[in-house]
Amino acid sequence: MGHHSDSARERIIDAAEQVVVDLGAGHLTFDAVASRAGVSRGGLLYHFPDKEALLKGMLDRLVERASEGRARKRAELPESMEREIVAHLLSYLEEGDWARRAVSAALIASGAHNPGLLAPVKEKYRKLMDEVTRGGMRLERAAVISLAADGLRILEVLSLSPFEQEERRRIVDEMMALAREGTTEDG
Amino acid sequence: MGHHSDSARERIIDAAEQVVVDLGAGHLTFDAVASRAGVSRGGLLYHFPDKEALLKGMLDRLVERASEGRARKRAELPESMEREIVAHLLSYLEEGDWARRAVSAALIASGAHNPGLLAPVKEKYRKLMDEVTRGGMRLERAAVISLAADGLRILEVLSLSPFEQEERRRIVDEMMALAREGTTEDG
DNA sequence: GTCTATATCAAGATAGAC
DNA sequence: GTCTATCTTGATATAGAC
Repeated sequence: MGHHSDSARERIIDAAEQVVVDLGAGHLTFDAVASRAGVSRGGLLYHFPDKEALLKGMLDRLVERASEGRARKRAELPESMEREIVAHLLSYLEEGDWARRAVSAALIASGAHNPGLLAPVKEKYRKLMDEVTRGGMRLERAAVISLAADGLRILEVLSLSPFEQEERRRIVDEMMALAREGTTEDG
Repeated sequence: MGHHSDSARERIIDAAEQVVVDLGAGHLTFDAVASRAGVSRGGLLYHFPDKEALLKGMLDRLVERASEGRARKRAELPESMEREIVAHLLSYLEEGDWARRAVSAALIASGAHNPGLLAPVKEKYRKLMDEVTRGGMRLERAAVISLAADGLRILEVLSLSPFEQEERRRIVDEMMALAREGTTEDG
């Protein structure tokens, strides 16, 4: 937040992401992070007193960037009732972006061990539903589409998706179609 | 498979599930499992030489039981084109069943650390899609519904679902409606 | 704000007796 | 097939110097 040590924090989080991408979620250790960030373990622990703090730092930045990505997509889209959820789908399911995926996997894994770490995400999710339904889409429809996007992303993050590129394209198109349909028909 | 030590294996897997339910995925240790199973660490290690083997045992049983649960639901349903996916939704999203959820969380977490552990699930998923589309449903539609179920389940497993009971009911109903619609209309 | 050094601890894995 | 005992490792966390 404009604090003078933000850049050190950022560098450390960059390094942590790098570690996760290169070595996997299971090798996210202070040692590995510190050496990549160009600081010692002690230096690292000044900024992030324990591992939970580091994970929280990673999560916060991920969430923040997700918001930014969505806002960017929204700005590119014409006004429509389904604009918000389409923007979400486009940014959330964007291909490439391997770093963010690996980091997601690491955070999901940590979340299973560390209940409470992911808690803020629950609140974010509720807000997403609010924004998406504001355009007139029924909650049920918005939820199904959004949950499908989550399912796809998590499967991909865990390398479990059985869908080929072309199938995936069609599946994402189906989500978009359901979004459009969900704002015009009434249930 | 009918081997005389199956019961010991089963007891150990029961114990492992218990540990995950009671203490959380992060406390799934040989010590905790052994003591609950009423064997020593050595005894446990005879059946499961390392942790990966234990996790694989847990996963295999979970997958097997999921198949059985789906078959049971299918048998209760009348013939229809969407029978397979409805059976899947009913058994997969069944409420209660906390043990299976906690175990899922543990396995997801382990999967992020241990690539390859969850690999068999990918194959299972492809087979599910085959069975579900055999009734005449388009792959895109089947995938969206199924992915939404995965998304919901994973959110719940990680305690991230923002939906109240009533909302959840309506969301699951929406999935069912999309399943019926997906077998009658053509896209 | 960053460093070195070290304490502490728990877990996975091994060896070999019974 | 099951046990005890032990080894090894690697990670978190602390204390205190610079």
